[in-house]
Amino acid sequence: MAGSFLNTFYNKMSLQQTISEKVKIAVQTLYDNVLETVELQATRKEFEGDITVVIFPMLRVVKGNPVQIGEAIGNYLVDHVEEVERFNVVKGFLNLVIADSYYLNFFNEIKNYQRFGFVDTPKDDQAVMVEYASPNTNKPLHLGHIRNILLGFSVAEISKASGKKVYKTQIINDRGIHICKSMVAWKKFGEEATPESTGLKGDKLVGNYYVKFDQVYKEQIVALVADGMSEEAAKKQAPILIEAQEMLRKWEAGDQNVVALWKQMNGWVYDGFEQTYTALGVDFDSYYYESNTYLLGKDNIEEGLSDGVFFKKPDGSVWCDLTDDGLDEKLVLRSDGTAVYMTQDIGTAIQRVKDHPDVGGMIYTVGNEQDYHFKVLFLILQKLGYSWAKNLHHLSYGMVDLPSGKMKSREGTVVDADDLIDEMTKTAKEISQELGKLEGYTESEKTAVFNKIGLGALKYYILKVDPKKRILFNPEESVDFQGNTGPFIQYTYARIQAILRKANFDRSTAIKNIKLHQKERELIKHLEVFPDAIQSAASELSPAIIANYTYDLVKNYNSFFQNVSIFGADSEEEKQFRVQLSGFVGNVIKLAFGLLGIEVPERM
RNA sequence: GGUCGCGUAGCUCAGCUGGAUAGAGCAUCUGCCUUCUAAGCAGACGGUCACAGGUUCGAAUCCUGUCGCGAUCACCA
Repeated sequence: MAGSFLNTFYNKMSLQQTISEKVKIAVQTLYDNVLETVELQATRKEFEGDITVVIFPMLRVVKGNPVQIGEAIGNYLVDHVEEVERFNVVKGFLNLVIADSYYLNFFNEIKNYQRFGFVDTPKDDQAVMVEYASPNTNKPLHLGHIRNILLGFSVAEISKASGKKVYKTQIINDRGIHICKSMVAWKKFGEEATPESTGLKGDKLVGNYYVKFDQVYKEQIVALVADGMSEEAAKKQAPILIEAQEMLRKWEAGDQNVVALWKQMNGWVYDGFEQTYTALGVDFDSYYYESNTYLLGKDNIEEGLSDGVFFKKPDGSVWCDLTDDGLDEKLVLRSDGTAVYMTQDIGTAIQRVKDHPDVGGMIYTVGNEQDYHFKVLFLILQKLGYSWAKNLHHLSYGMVDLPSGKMKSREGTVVDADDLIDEMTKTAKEISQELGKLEGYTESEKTAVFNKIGLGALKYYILKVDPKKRILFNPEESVDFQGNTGPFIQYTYARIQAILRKANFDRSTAIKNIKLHQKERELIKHLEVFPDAIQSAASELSPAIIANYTYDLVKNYNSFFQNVSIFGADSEEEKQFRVQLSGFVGNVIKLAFGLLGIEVPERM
């Protein structure tokens, strides 16, 4: 199935290849010169034609007037390539008009593929592991996490569609001073509060005590300074901080009470996170916990040391010399023999491949403030000689900023993930009810639609921008429902479904003998490149490519929809064809949005 | 200061390995709901592609420098 699809796909591609070859032959026979490459591009819409041959680059080899050369090659192509119907030459551009029959045949082939553009049988047996989300367990998820989660999930789906086996994973930062702070505050001020007793989501509950800790900590600092202590000393000696540090020591020593509390509170957080993941429609194949991995890596450092990858300084600390690669020396083990962040990441990467022997590469979804860290990590893993180390990618993304600047949890300026999702759904509901197109739906069906639209707006808004760019998020007005938005695209899908419901006839017959409307040709041309969009999104780790592709497709379709009558077509065949084309566009919208993790409603 | 990223319309963003007159949406204005869902369509207005050089038939795109914004440069994670 997938194999036959690929053949179809590449047969399609061969029209461009055929033209390239024939242009070379034309130059050979007409001018007795050898052309290395032929530059083709899509014809701009203000000119007649479908494929354009750029003549300028040939002038290096062929002397003469570009227009005359274009005319000559054009005539040759009309005579020698069946699909080329006619041509025109504008300056150095040879515009070729491709026959309707080519587009009709192409459409008749692709419409049979439910998963058009997807490579369902992996191209190789190497899997790729995609890490995303990776939260701390001391506070709820916020807008920054949402960008991370949506990007990671989407890139995982895109990789799958491009023909890779994918494992989705995350590393949960469940240990360290931050969670101890929440634990201390809960013990002192929590009065045995639980998610059940308070009705709060577990992550919210724990997050509240993290905030509480910080409040008390600050108060204590102020008090100490008032007593004459320097601020610097006060920050280190505030009693509540000492308590948290003491708790961390106990945790590391395996103190039963502390570990029990830690497990309980982390359990609450995981339940809360899970609810948010479900709401966002994302999932994971495996989970790594830092409490299990934070001691990994030391053995690998030892090995690297004996292999000469690392070196030891007189004080006993271990380093990696990356100066030959234009970077600095990097510490991989402290002088007291304990691990640093890098140690752990080296160990975890190696552990993951042990756990999943088919993994041949990894994608880390982490903010761009860690660009340097990952550059170093990947380089070290390569030096350690792991075959998969050359296939490591940092899916680096820009921060999400608010009009007021950076999100700061301490100042309460974070945009909470759950609140945001609720807000989006609420807005979708308001707009929907105003338009009143969901009559006949039950309340729960309506709620499901509002959810799809609200989330669609949010997800599309975040995914449509290039990952590496910063996003400025204005909670009041950022996420729109008109224009280049998720709901706009969902709306087009819903309208297409209405057409399909109305056209309850057999739509499988091949249409061969109609004249194509210009809008129809444009649509088919656009559909042609969907498989390319998937491949390019996969190789560039950019869901934005899929989002922008889909938007263009929908713009094209809407223009068609508004200007070409579907049921009022001149002939039965045309009507059939237009319904089929609409249906296929709907199918591609659904597939593309699936790659972004966005659902499409049947009605809205 | 070193390194990395970004800078395109009033705002938010596209623009593929260099190609024709730089494209969308929002906002503002003009038309189009008795006909397949108007969350739509058609159109108007809006640009020194940060700036200056360079490469060439041709640069928003590639190179160098300058400026602006952000990140990073811990025996923190």
